[in-house]
Amino acid sequence: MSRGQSYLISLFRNRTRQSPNTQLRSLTLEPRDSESNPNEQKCAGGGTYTEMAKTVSTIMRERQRWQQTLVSDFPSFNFADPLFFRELLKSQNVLFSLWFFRWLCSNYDYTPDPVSLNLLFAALLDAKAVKAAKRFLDTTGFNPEPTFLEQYVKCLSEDGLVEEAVDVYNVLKKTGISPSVVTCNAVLLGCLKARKLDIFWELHKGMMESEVDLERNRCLIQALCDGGEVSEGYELLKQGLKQGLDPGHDVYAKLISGFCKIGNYACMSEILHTMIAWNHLPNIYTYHEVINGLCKNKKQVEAFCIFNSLKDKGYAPDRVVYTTMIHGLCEKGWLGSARKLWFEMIKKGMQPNEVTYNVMIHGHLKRGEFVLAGEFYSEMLRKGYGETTVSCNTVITGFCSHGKSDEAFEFFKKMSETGVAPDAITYNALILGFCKENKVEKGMKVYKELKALGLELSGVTYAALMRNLKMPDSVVTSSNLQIV
DNA sequence: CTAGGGTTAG
Repeated sequence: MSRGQSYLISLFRNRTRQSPNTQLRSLTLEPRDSESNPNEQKCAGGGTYTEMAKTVSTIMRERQRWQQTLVSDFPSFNFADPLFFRELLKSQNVLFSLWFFRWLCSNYDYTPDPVSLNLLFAALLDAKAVKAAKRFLDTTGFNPEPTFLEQYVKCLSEDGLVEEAVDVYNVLKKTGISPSVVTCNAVLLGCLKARKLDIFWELHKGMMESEVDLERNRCLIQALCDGGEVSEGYELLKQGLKQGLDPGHDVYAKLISGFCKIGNYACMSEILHTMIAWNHLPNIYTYHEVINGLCKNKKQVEAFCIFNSLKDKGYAPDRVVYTTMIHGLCEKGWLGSARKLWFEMIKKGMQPNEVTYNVMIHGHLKRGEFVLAGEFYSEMLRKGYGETTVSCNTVITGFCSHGKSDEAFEFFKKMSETGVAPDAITYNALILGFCKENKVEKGMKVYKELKALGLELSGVTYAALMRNLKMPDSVVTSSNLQIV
């Protein structure tokens, strides 16, 4: 159980015994029916409650020792009058009223009446002062009206205090009150934002009887996406759309992003079209995700089509989108198109950064274009982008994949001079590179360094190293070197 | 506060 437990237990215990408060009902539910409008009622001092409330709030704002002022200026006024407190609540910031309330509690033989308690609590919630509302409940120990508890659940959820929200929600249910759709959806949304999917589905189980409205539909789809059940989410989207429930841009975007991750191009594209049909233009982030997803699934042609169409549609692909597209083209070995984009982005005023440079260097090294790669590398340094583990790994793997493990090793040695830290990728690449050239001893030397640093061999490198060691003319054997 | 996205091994 979480915090606030004692309050909740007492709430649960007392709720059924409490008789409905008719006075409160008249104040909160039918204020206009009231024959005696408190605004016009005369209070003991002669003025109206409204005037008195204005006076008091001014004193509270302007006088440091307002308590003394009130007592001496209005010796006969009953500050504990609930009707006065109600007016005071309207006339100033709720936190001032809370201060006033605390003063009442500490200076008078004052037992707060349920009306004032409920109204103050509700005002705190209206002001989104959830923490203060929570403290208020804990210190007064009173049992708010269900309406306000529901509002409390909503505020707690919106404030990320999901556990508390769920506790109060469950108390409401146990006392026989079925929270409104709005409250239910608010808790569900709170769970989503707090990434508490287990609680989400637990709650949802208890809400199954209620109708799925737009907000519920949105929550469910997002929960399914977050839990990796994108296809199920898509089904819900389609069902909802049939009933005219359009979940809005972000939910489509989330589904697209989910399908990108699992490489389902068909669904991703369907949703892209659907959202446009429903008048939600995907933003550049969504398009970027689509382009990236397509490239990762080797659909560079489709990705490039979308990339090019973006410009016609008035989108401005930024540096990240360019970098992704350039990377996709490089992966296919289409260096010409990649370089065209490189210059295009510069022409548009976007400077390639260390990632863009790295993508380009990698692309060229992959094709064995060492000279061009070197030019990009030195230009990168000239532009002030320092060498990183990633950029060094790119060069090392580039050399190694073209039978230049000795050059890779020379480059590797320079890393310690420049202070760039090697990582598991660095070592694995070098070892694999040496293995491919049957340079077992060099491979073993690097292997020992990897081990000494507490890094691990990857499966592929391990296999390659073992193969090398078992070769008939190998000068070392696995038995005396304890690999694994 | 009004999100988030891109690079390195095999």
